[in-house]
Amino acid sequence: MTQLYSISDLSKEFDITPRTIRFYESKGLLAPRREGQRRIYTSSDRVRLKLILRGRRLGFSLDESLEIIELYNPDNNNKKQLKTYLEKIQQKQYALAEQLKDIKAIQKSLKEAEARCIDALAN
Amino acid sequence: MTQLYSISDLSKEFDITPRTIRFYESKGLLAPRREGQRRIYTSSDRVRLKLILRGRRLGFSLDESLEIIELYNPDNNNKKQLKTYLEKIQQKQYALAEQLKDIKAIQKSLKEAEARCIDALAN
DNA sequence: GTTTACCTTTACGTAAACGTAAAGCAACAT
DNA sequence: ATGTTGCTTTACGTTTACGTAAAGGTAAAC
Repeated sequence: MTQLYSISDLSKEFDITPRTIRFYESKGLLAPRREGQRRIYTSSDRVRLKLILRGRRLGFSLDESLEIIELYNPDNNNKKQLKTYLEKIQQKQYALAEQLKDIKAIQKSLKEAEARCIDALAN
Repeated sequence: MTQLYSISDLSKEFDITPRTIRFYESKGLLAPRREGQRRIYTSSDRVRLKLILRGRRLGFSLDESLEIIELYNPDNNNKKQLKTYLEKIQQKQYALAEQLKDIKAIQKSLKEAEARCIDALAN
């Protein structure tokens, strides 16, 4: 009894157009089943879409998002590949740490600007 | 004795092309002095460029970056404007907090994937 | 004095991420 | 049977953020 979704279900839930979802499919980021012509999305597809949109919010390209998503499920069989995966994972972790620094720097500047604003308003 | 920079100074320092810097100028993000034809950048221009690139790393559009940069120096004279600025600053702070959540979520997933990788490699 | 280096403008080209219009199938509602 | 709703494909259009030639100015270097 796993949940299934139509394209408009998902487009409404995530406030994107069906076009966007189809575009992601055309780029290999999604691969829903078909029932006749219609696309049928599983809850696993839905999670994938969620992850893609999270990447989008962070300024990742679709390729980057795809790469990251694929890092979540390493193929535990191939030891050689596993090492490569591990390196990629750690590279991404480093990049994310940098991004975190950037955000915190902006937050700091905004806090200072906020304080100056409040101060000027109180005089 | 304040530092001055040529366009190639800055392009080398930040590893971007002169074209990129000129493009930012054409979009109103930079406004260097001229010495004849040549562009002369002050250290304040340099900081602005740094901020633009930080925004770029975070997936901000140039318009967004410009908006944020302008939030750093509120005009303390106009009380009415100050209130608007304050609201904008707080909106950005909220958005950044959300972005931070996104990053931490990815970090968590990557940590788990990393652990599974290490585990599989150790068996 | 002309190469060389560095800068300039103008302008067309391009990749990514969709938007949008056209034309049509398929099922259900009237 | 026919409109409405919701989906489909195809394909050209658009915005953002630059890339990339083309053609030339200027000034130091040889």
